Amino acid sequence: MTHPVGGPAFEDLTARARIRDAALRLFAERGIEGATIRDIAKEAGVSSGLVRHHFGSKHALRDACDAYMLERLMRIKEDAVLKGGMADPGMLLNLHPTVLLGYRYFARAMVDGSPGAASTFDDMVRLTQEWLAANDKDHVTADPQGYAAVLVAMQSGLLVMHDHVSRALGADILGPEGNLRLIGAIVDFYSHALLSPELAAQAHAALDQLRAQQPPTAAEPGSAGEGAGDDRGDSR
Amino acid sequence: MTHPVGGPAFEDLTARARIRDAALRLFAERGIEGATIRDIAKEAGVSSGLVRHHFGSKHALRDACDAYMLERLMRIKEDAVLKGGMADPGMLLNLHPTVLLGYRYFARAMVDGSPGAASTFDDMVRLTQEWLAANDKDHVTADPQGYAAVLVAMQSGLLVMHDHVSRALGADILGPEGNLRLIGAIVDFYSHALLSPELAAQAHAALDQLRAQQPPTAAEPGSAGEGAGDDRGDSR
DNA sequence: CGAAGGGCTATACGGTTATGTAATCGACTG
DNA sequence: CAGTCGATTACATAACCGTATAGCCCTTCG
Repeated sequence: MTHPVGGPAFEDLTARARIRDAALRLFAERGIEGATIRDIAKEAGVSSGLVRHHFGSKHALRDACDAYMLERLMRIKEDAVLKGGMADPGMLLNLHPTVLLGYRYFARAMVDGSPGAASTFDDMVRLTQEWLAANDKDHVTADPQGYAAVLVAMQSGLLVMHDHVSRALGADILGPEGNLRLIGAIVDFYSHALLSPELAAQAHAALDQLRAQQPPTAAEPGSAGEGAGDDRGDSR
Repeated sequence: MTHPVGGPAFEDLTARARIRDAALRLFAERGIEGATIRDIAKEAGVSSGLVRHHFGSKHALRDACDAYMLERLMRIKEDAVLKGGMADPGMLLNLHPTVLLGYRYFARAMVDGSPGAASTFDDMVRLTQEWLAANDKDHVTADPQGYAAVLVAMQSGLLVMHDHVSRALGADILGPEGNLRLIGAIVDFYSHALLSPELAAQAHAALDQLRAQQPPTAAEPGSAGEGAGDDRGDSR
């Protein structure tokens, strides 16, 4: 049993809240398949039957976690999202345990089939489109929806990859030192274009050509003589 | 049992290859916890004992999948990575089933504790740093490692979020129509800076100040009077 | 021919899982 | 006081899991 998610002391929480918090932690760490009801119950200091009593089923527990964490994060994030869209690098600079757990939880939930994570993604794409509509004076894109989806996916994806990034930087990006460094790198990344306008124009022209043709053929590169030895004669 | 990953017909593959291919598909779709040996065996048209015979254990099977798919993708991608680093948007434009499955597989593996995926990430960060060293004439960053980690994480993270992006765009981004559209959006994204130099300078100044101070305090925003009602009096 | 080895199946084993259920306890109300 | 309700535990159930194993069949080689 570990420390609570900010707020009241562990002993002061209802069993229901302790279960939910334990679930948030373990779902974030192991995903919904890897986290078991028994482990969640143990971490909450209750029996597994009580998990069932309060939440009914594992998926319902996950849905309750989605809803709870969404509501908490929305309260914190609402202003930032409405004001800056997803482009605001400062929005990551919040190291409160609840927020950090929320990041971890939703990062994992994004790939675990969570309905709450999916709807969060869709909401953020929509909000980013709205932000673009209000702010895109330079006409950076002819496809605001696609652009918004890419922006949201990359920003979310960065969090999903947090373990790897932390390893690469040698510090937890969801901790003080690593987070400052991460934000510095994000600022550099967002403040420079990676492609010149000329290359971009060429790429768009090529894409337009491809659209006018058949879709790219599915020939496997280097497929001549490849694979047969690997897939047929492979012996143990 | 579905079609093979390009190459020979299903019946022409050894059982070992069929098992490996089935594992790649199911691991990509469900993760290592969600995909069972029995389902993999069934999809490969063999008994579960044969999976054990050929691969020993589930984790060894996953390691074999890592190694196989890495080798296959490296062969395809080696030139592209060495030439353009991770900045080349055209590198996604490859719709061969093996490559697409590799994207799906590694996207999932990135969050499933796969050693192969982790080392792939680290390799790509290193390669991107080398590319920066050779190409960064504009001095876009004082922290090449951080920048490279962010760039790789965002690009990889975009793939990890492929289900969500596909839903937002209304087409599979790992299919012909969605992929073209995705690349168009990526081109737009990479060809424009999202932050002005002024804002970036301000952000860096603020980050330097924060580094000189204590790390950000962990006060919860809006914590006054919050949480007690939720966590104590919550009744079912 | 027999022996060896590889491919393969069917089944067993021990453990774990989510879900279901009966019983107990304490607090509250009429 | 008895009854009700909510919180909680302990245990049961059916299904599933990864791993282990014995045995059969076929091919190759000496």
